[in-house]
Amino acid sequence: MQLNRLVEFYKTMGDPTRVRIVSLLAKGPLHGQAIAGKLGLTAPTITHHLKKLREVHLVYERRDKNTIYLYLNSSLIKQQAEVLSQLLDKRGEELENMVEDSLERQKIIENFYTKDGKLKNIPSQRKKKLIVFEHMVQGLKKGKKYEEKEINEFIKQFHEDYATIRREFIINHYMYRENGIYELNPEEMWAKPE
Amino acid sequence: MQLNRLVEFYKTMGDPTRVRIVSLLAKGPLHGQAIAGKLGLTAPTITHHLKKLREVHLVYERRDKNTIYLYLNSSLIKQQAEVLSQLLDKRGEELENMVEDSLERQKIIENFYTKDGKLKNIPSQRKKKLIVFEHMVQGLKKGKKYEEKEINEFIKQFHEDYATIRREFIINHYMYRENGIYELNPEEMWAKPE
DNA sequence: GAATAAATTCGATATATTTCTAATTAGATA
DNA sequence: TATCTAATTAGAAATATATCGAATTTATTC
Repeated sequence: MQLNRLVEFYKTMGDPTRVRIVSLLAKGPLHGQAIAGKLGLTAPTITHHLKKLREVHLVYERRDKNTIYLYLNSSLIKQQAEVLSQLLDKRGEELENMVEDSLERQKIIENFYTKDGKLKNIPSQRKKKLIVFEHMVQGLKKGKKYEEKEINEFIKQFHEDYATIRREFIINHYMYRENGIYELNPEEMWAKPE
Repeated sequence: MQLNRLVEFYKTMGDPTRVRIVSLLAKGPLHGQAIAGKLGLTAPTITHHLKKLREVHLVYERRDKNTIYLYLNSSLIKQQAEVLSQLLDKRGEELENMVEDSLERQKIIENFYTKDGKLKNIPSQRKKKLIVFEHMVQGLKKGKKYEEKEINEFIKQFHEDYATIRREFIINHYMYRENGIYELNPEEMWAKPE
């Protein structure tokens, strides 16, 4: 478990509109317009909140014709409840470690990326390398299918050696390739630093 | 359980600095300066965060000479974990009710207070009355001892009939009086609407 | 490929939040 | 009472967030 995940989860739940959305979805899937209607808000506002809810995996979606149905990921809530309840065991050592990990991670990212987001060089140390790639891969969209050319372009934003990095994306299971089409893997499959 | 409580708890935990403070306090009590030192932040910043942590009762304090030691209220964390884990039982009915309560509450407060925060009149319905008082009492400080005159002044900001309201404060256990000195009760003691 | 329906992005605005420095307050003690 | 220390408040700057209307994109269907 990473600190950021924890903090982002709480930040996401720390908004009344989003809790209302969760509350609606707890009764069953709905599409954006329906949510907007029930809450008396506009579609863009709902999109904004859904984006955050998706980012922390509190909701997922399934498309049917033109309509995207949102589903609540209730198991994540249960899981977070578990994390919270165990957070302070062993006098908060767990939490302390999470904080330290997070600071280390942040430092690595600051070291290897320039202020305008370029990758200075590819770390040789596995752990650092993975952290750096994880960071880069944030910019890709889940579920979207990419042409190889698109991936190259994407990587070139960060570093000229797109071929090496593209290969690393596959090796470390950030993405998979089929018939020359690339797609992001679910995070559970990614190689983990330590 | 109130929705606001829940949302405020998450909003509070949804900040890395505050999680770091919690993490420090999990290992034992500390005073403000020590926290500031360990986190590399200034005292006012710590005050700011402690204020929020106190608001949701995540920390409490004990004074020793000039130094205020902060303690983590770990049982609140356990309790919130429990709430979270049960939130979606019965298909989210619980959550739905919390949302509805909260909206009702909000409406009552909007109805009985003017935009600049004056109380239009004292509701006769018990439930509404208590909600209105709870709202007013937010402005008082926990642990602070008030002269009767101070309480009167405080209430007069909202409504001219300070005598009635002051009496209600006592009747409904928002405050207690000893030798003409008033002090806020812990929230657990307050009369509850419904 | 044109038309449709839903969702998203863009840009603007209003409000909140985090953090700081400087000034002030609160409480303890000499 | 004067003085010390720790904590808080006030005020400012930088950043983030929630919300909207208008414009655009996406996927479906005819």
